[in-house]
Amino acid sequence: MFSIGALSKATGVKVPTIRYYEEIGLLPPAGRNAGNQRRYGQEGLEALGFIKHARDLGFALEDIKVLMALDGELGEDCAEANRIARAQLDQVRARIARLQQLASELERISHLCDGGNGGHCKVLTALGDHSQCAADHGPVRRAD
Amino acid sequence: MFSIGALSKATGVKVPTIRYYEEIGLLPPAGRNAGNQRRYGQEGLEALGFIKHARDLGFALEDIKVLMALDGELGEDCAEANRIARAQLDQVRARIARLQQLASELERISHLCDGGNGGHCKVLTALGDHSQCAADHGPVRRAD
DNA sequence: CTAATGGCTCTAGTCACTAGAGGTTCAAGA
DNA sequence: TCTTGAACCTCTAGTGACTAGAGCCATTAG
Repeated sequence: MFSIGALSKATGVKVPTIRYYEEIGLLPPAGRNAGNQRRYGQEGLEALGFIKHARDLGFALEDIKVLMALDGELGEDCAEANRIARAQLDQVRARIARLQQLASELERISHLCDGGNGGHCKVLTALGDHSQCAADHGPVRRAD
Repeated sequence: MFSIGALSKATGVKVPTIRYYEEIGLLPPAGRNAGNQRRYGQEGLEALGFIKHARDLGFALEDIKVLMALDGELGEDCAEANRIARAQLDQVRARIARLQQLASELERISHLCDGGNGGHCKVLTALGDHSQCAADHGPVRRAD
């Protein structure tokens, strides 16, 4: 039996995040000991490990919920799991393509700096002026 | 003079987003007409264009605030703009590297599907089991 | 027995918006 | 001039996936 802290250490998922997963119904409500503290068994460890790995692979919690509801025995379920994985792969590839355009644009811009020796900062100008861009880059958001 | 809707069309930034930018102090409060509606001039158009382009390049609103406060004339300001741009480039490159590892992992996983003909779904197993991964992929989050 | 550590719930904050309610103003056609 | 419908206004709340903090209770090592 694991406490929530032990489970956290074993999986690398932070304690408040585990409670959050329970709150949103991604993990089943944990059993409690006499002092109302959560206790987990092997199946709790496995469920959280599954979530952790899927999150690391970039799956949304909603997708993970669907994946966890599949029992993996039936052909249909396997096809569904595969469909979700492929959709995720497509998204990742699209993100890579976008980010590569961004990187080259940012490289171009940051090479414009001449140390500010006279005249207006070219970096700021380039940041303000999309028409200078070599390629069309779409919007991009957020981290990792 | 532009209405907020005209400005939105001209820049591709949605109307509620423009109001949001004003609310958080990224855009100066717009002038109003007799009926209390926002009116923008050329400088409003340029400011929002700058924000839009910088957002498209993945800069955080906080970074954009800093960039907009630089006047671009002094050597120091230019160096600061360049520093922010380079930091952004580093982040983008790191994200690309991570996503490339993810993509290859997801490719491996989605090739495991045999259509579910007998046995347990290998895709689900692979998603649950990090130890099967060829490379160590860190956590990744969110879109674009 | 005591002190430190770990756990509990609850609320609120993060980022960058987005959606909706409920009301006001503008612009174009009749 | 009147009317209609689009565009505008403010305000509140919701999104995803957590994170932080307050204030309290439980467990455990010495």
